Amino acid sequence: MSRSTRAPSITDVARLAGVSVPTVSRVITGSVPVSQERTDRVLAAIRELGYRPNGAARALVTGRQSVIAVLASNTTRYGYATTLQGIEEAARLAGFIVMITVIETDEPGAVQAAVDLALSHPVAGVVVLKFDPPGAAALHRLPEALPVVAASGGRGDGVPHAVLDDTAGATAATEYLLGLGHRTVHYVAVPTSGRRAGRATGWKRALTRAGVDVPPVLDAGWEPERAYEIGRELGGRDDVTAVLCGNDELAMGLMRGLHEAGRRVPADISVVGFDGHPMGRFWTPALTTVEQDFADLGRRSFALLGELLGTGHTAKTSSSAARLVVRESSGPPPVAG
Amino acid sequence: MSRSTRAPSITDVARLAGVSVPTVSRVITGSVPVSQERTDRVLAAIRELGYRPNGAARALVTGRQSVIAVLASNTTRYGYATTLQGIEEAARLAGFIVMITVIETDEPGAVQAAVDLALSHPVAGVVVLKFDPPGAAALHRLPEALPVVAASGGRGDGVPHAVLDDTAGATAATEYLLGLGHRTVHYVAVPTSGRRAGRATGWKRALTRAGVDVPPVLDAGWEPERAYEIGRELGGRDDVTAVLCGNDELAMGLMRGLHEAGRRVPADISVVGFDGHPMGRFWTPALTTVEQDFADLGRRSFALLGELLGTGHTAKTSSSAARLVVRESSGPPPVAG
DNA sequence: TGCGATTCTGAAAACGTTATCATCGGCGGA
DNA sequence: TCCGCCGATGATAACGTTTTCAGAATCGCA
Repeated sequence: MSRSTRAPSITDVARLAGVSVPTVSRVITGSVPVSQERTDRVLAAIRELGYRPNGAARALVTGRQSVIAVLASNTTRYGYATTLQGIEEAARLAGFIVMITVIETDEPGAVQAAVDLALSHPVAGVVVLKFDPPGAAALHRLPEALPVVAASGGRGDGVPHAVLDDTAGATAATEYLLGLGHRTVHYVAVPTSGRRAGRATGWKRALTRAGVDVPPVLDAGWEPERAYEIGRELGGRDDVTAVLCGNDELAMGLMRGLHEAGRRVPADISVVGFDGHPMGRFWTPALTTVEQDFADLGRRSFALLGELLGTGHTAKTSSSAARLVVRESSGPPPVAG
Repeated sequence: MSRSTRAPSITDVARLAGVSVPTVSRVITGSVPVSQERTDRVLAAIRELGYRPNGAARALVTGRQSVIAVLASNTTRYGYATTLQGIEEAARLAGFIVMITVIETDEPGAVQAAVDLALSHPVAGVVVLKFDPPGAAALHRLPEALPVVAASGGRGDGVPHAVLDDTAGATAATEYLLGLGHRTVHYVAVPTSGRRAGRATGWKRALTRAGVDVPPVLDAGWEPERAYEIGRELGGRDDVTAVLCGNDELAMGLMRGLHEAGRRVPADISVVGFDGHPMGRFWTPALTTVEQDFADLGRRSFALLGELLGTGHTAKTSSSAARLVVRESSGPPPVAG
């Protein structure tokens, strides 16, 4: 049982069981029937040796890969983590395994390095989380020949996309706030993957439709800290009574900033988040938000990829709607101007 | 450029560049110097063909694997996701890639299936997130010969562990609350990986040291929803003035429950969480918590594994302390009994 | 100028598995 | 009884790399 001996190979099993190498292979894969007697001997030998097939060798000869790479700029933020979870679940059920590589920035060298690292391993296909610039950059550096799908809030490019229709969700949320009597709605933005910024687009559309001026977008990046600062700043102004946030974490930071600036939510200012973070309902005030099913997005992404791998082509997109969930953080504007 | 043609191999590159196969290999790996002229031709051919080395073949011949498997029961909860992030980061920097497999329950069949799926691929080693029963179960089903390390809140078994010393953290938090004047501290528990329940142990220790009776543990599983119910229930009792929670999400749920039961935090009841969830400081009231560096736990786990892979042995454990962060959710008990 | 050392190169072997093909035995039908 | 077929089996050939190993060319030095 010394650590230095190499792992047992199929040859060792065959020798111990007194059969040929292909027979062992047949027992393992079940591709061709093998007599009961030999099957038993082979299984016993496998157990005795603790044999485990060498995946590299198997992958080499079959040419079939069963790992898919996921490229993402982050794995901990709610939307990212949950999408990843959905992908992993669907992949595992289909007998695939997911490899995860994070792409920290959209700086070309870093993107290329991450892509190279991921693709230095034999993968059947790739899912890229195209929520932001690093994701979009990665998408452009993937070789043509590779089966690729993107999971994102927006669509575009040539690859199949699984999308979340956040545009309609943002429109609904904005219209909801306007309907409450707010004169306008401000928007605190998350990063986007390019020209297509679904949430901002939906928000603008609702304002434009209502004939309301579109206030400048407040950029917060991904950092709740930054949203907190924006909240403190907004708290000092009396022209803002409703704020839509690019995600729920930002909404949290914003609400804290407003709180510290002495403004009450929703009495003074309404806040609506985005994503449907599971903690949102426990916050005080409970967060009104636009719920999105990220786990489903992940599952659909994998489904698209699976179809691509199987048939060589697939639907261009798969879309699902977001849904406004009204809780406590939103309400009519204060009566006094 | 038809989709059906197989990917270019090193042979195609060699032919196009007019050199031998090993020379191409040498250019790629840089193992042995190759003349400038041939190097250029090879690189040009690689670019033209879009050649990418076949990882399976490479792994087969070198015997060196560069993927590590991570086994976890969840990838979205704060501690899990952040540990995973740390592992991925450290692995990527070392040229490794991580494969993630989730083990949904500790039911033997499911555990075995997940382990088999993960190990059906060539991996250099395994990191298991042993925060809970599924993790502990997976650890026991891994073959002896495989390099394995566990990342967990507690240590034990034969494999190297990277641990977070939550016992001391729980003791500190409990002592802090007692020091504030609370007669006792209640504990809302998360699941544990076995006999060793660091947080509960630390909490009990502090109570015992102070000569205080240990109230029954309130089990909440992982669900904030359950903690919310416990909060509503606790809100109806006047003998509880301080509650320590197994994690921050539970603390959130609990606070909401207390809020709905008409109790104020911290005026009526103090709440202390665990983990240092990044949102905690934005909650109202901002959450007092025991901060743990999960990303570092992940990095240390990989460091242990890397050492194990390199030298064949490694330190038994690597530990890091938790740190109490006092914010707004805790304070002295109400003056009236 | 000759000879050993050094540098680069290609032929061939090896890695562990599955796929292909031929062989062998037994069985049913004529 | 013989022929053809089918099912089980093993020998052999892939798969795409890297690693020997040996040969050729160049270089340095006496």
